[in-house]
Amino acid sequence: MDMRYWLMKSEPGDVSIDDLANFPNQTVAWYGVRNYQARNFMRDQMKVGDGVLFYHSNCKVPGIAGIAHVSSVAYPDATQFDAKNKYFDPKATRETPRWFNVDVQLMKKIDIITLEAMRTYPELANMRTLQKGNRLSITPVDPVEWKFILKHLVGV
DNA sequence: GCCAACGTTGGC
DNA sequence: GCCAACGTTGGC
Repeated sequence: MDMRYWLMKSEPGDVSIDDLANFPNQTVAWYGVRNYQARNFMRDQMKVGDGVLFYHSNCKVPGIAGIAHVSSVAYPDATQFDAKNKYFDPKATRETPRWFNVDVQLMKKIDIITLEAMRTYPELANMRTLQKGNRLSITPVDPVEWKFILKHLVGV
């Protein structure tokens, strides 16, 4: 049972925690990832049931907005084939897709744990999201960090 | 295969 | 909206 944990960034102007809460099955296909490292995390490492910190990025109050989990293994990202979509990739074909996504299902919306607050906890100081210059939209979360966040920072 | 130019991310 | 940091592209 090597369950993993992840932090996944979403711009609330694109998909917010409230959007997710209102989707069928409170589930979203994590489309639009166009970074190989992030893709590889989804394609090669994520398993159904993995824990996800749903993070609001590029917005007024960035931070962890919900607890979610991976609800499907990776499959080809449909947007890469759609010429009208902003994530269209002319180099991708159905035979040899380039981009993959998992499905993510909301478990619980939480009072936002702001980036500012996250920075105050020494227990979280090594989180990749908090490192200077980090831009990766999907990052592994250490199980110790995950437990700390759920135990101490998620209001019950 | 180097690396300058360019595009993107995302906090501030 | 700025801009530092980083990833990708493409000429050579």
